[in-house]
Amino acid sequence: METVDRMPPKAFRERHSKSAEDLAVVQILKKKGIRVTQNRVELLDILKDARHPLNQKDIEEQLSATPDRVTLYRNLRFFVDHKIIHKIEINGSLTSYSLNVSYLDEGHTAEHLHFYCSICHKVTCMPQHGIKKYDLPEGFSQQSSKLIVNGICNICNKEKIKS
Amino acid sequence: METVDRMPPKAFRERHSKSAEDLAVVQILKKKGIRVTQNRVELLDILKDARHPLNQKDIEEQLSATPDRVTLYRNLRFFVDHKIIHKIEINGSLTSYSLNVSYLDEGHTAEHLHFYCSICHKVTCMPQHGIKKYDLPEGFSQQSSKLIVNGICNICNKEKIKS
DNA sequence: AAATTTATGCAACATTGTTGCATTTACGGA
DNA sequence: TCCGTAAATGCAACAATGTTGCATAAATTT
Repeated sequence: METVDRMPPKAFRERHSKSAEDLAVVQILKKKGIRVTQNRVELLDILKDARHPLNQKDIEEQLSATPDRVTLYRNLRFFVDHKIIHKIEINGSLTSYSLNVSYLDEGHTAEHLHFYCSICHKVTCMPQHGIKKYDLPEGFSQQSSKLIVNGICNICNKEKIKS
Repeated sequence: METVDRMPPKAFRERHSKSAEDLAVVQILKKKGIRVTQNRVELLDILKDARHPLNQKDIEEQLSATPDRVTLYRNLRFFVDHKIIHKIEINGSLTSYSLNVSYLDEGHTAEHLHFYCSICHKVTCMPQHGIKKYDLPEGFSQQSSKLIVNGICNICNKEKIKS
């Protein structure tokens, strides 16, 4: 039997009932009637502490023990469905996820501009730019929208000036 | 040897020097110094006559003889690089292509809103809604943008009223 | 018509994501 | 605290979309 680099179930049970660190995340799950599992707590913790939306690879790198890819995808989709995180599809092969700011109450995070840096490939949420209703041609109705601005972020622009 | 449902090379050579139908498309290619091949002419003809951007499947369905998937992808990318068509990535698994309105001169088609119908899955270009420069935080610079509005198109809304 | 350059087809591979099914875990109640 | 049940996980396999290397075929140049 291999040694798994992860807490055993019993220790985990103690942890998520005692540690203050994860309390917020555990509360979100319990409040929504979602089962509290190691994978989910770890995943939400990572997203909670992230300053930028993360993609599947970013998340895997931060996990103490990588669960099956399938499980990760399933939990990401699950959280999106439960409005705890939101999904940002930048292009065909880059999908990021971010904790909803309003996860504590039931409200959805309003749609907003996402900035994608073509140098560091980081995504930045810009909620100050909400997405409006557009005046569409007769007969078209707007349900949801996506606005992605591609460019160079503040940090990468600073780097460029230096060199 | 199998019978291929496509014109043989010689007939093709005659065709693209005599037929008026494809002339415009052949002119675009020649003007840009791009080799005129059956695959390319057929592909551009399909995109030229399309009322909506088409995805790879749409295109394959309309081709008289489906070329290798690789060739299709290569030619699509090639045309995008040469600014003859533009690419619209709606989500992770739906990429469409559309002939640029301004393909006859060198100008690029300005960035514009794309509408995606969640019922019929058709994409509609809405050049009347150009994409502006956004007022981004200090240090961020905008290079390109993408605005996708998801909803129900005029035709599908009409269908809904009927039923 | 031959030489040269480019496009194509084929096989193989990469990435992202999904499905079915057996096993394990979480959690409410005895 | 243990037990039963429903849900989560891991594994294997598959699907969709797109890419790369290389040999062959076709398009242009001379």
